[in-house]
Amino acid sequence: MSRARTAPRPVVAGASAPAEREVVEFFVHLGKYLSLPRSVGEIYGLLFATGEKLTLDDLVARLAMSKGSASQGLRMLRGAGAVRVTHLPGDRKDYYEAEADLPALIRGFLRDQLVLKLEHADRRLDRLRTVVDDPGNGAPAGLSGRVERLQSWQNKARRLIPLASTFLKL
Amino acid sequence: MSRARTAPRPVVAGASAPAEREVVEFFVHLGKYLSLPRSVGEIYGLLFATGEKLTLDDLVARLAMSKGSASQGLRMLRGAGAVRVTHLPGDRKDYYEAEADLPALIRGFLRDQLVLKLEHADRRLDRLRTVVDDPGNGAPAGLSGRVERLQSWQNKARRLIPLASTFLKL
DNA sequence: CGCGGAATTCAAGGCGAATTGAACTTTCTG
DNA sequence: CAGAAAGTTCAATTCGCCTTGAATTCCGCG
Repeated sequence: MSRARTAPRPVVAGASAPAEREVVEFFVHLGKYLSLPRSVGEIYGLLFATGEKLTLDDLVARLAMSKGSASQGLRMLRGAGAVRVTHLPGDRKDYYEAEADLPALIRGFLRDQLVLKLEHADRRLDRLRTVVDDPGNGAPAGLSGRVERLQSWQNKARRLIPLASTFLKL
Repeated sequence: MSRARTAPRPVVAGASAPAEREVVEFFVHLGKYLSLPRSVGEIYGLLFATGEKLTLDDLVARLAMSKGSASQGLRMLRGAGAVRVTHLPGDRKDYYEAEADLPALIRGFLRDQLVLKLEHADRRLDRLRTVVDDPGNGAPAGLSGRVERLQSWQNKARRLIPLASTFLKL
């Protein structure tokens, strides 16, 4: 019982409005497809749902997660440009709000994740060709050709990226 | 030490030619990006590397994995069209070979996985709108509009799929 | 039918990634 | 400069997915 306050202090994650909870879950699922940890989806979801600037402690309270998770999740979101930090005049808390320009967010993600992975795949493919083309490694007949085709498809995929970027920009 | 046999019975995964092992590892990594279990990458990798028709028991022996894993991995690969089953005349074992037409494979993956996920996302978004637009659910002001934008972006993403398909087809 | 080899199923266990929470660092304030 | 408030770090724990292997089902054949 104790004190009467304006907001009914949510004890459990999303004990707030159903709409809020729903949005949070939506982003959790979306994040799962990108293999992001649940906490990250929750944080972004809550920021997106409320549209307000919230502090780390707000997130901890309203999502019922640990400070550690919130801190790490926010770092990831900052890194991805999905979230903006602001400050209030006489207050040293960090205030976070969702970056509302989703296309920019998606482009950032594509750039950072996909291109990075393609570069990595490049190196692996080169290495693979070296090993396969070395006669001492017992590559079955025809394998060399198949690996080459692999490479040509990978190049096609790479050419697709900028195309996708511009398309999503609109 | 028992019996002398033609092939030196690999005790450990990929105890065969280095080239083979390398190809297997390559597909394991590739699979990781698509968050497929390691076993799936291994199976497809070995089939791709050898270019032969192999039975479940071959896979179990040469990759040192359990029958259960092999069975489930093969099911997944069959479902994705990444692998073809054939039969030999007087033999009731299933013989598997890698689907060599990678573009088809990629298209299949896009169709099965991505479209499926988009449909799922569709349903989720519809649900989300319903909840958010219900006045009883305490949606903050402006949320409805943000959710709408979410939907428009999702539509753009969907329009990107066929484009990607044709592009990869060449 | 019933036998036997081939494949699938699924409960239990293993393993790696995510989360927690307490210790720590930093920075402001009186 | 002491104290507190904000945030970060990281070792220990938890949790969920993947694998295992034994039991079960499936199927063709005598």
